[in-house]
Amino acid sequence: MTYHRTEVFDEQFRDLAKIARVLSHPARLAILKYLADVKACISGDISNEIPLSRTTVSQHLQVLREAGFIQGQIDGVKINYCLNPVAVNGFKLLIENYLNQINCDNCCKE
Amino acid sequence: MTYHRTEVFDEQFRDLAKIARVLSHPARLAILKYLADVKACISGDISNEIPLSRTTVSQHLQVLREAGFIQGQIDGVKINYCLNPVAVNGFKLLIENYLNQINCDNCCKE
DNA sequence: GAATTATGTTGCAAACATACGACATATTTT
DNA sequence: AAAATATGTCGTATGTTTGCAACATAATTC
Repeated sequence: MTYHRTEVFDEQFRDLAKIARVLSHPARLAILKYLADVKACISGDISNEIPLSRTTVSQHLQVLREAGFIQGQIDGVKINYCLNPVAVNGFKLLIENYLNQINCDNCCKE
Repeated sequence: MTYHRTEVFDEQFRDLAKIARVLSHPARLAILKYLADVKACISGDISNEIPLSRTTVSQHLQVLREAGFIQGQIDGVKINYCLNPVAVNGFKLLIENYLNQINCDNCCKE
């Protein structure tokens, strides 16, 4: 009996599931929205915008960073975080491509 | 110290996080795709299409059902599952609305 | 009405996610 | 070089998800 057997699924579904997992916490959605709103790439006192401890925010940033959603540039003691435009646009395409396949206008008409 | 404090976030982020959570497993993405492909609403031997045990598939169906993605109509012993067009289209709008806000073409140009 | 078929539910073990205090590191200021 | 500032990592407690066998339920067939 093995657990979490994601390897048995198509790559399309595995990749998209990973993206969805990253987006499945309100804190991470809020962080992405915040970074998109402040045009300038501002430092990690994102913690002040998010009602969680700095440690927890830092961990959410790590998840976003490892998935490629954001990038951080060191500037002295500070780190300027910002969205990764290329990655984000790629993810958006993947998501939209999948959602276009989930078209159910011709199904289940009662 | 409390855990999983999702209540501190905006409703937009909480709702979208829930949808993303449902979509964060390849089995559920595969099930939705399968239901979208077979135009006719076919019964729950979706298990044969998914390389997991019937029990596990049944639980993934439950997650999709409780979230509103799919609906099942009893037909004798069988249950005809199909996408819920209204709910799915609503979810798609929520997702697209959020993604449109995550626009980073003017940020982080090095 | 007993056997078969289709399906959901329960209980459990393993894995993973979440939250945060305490500690570590590295830069800047005094 | 000590203090202050910005940040990451570790350890730990708790909660959630995943996968499946075993059991339960309900309709159909024999």
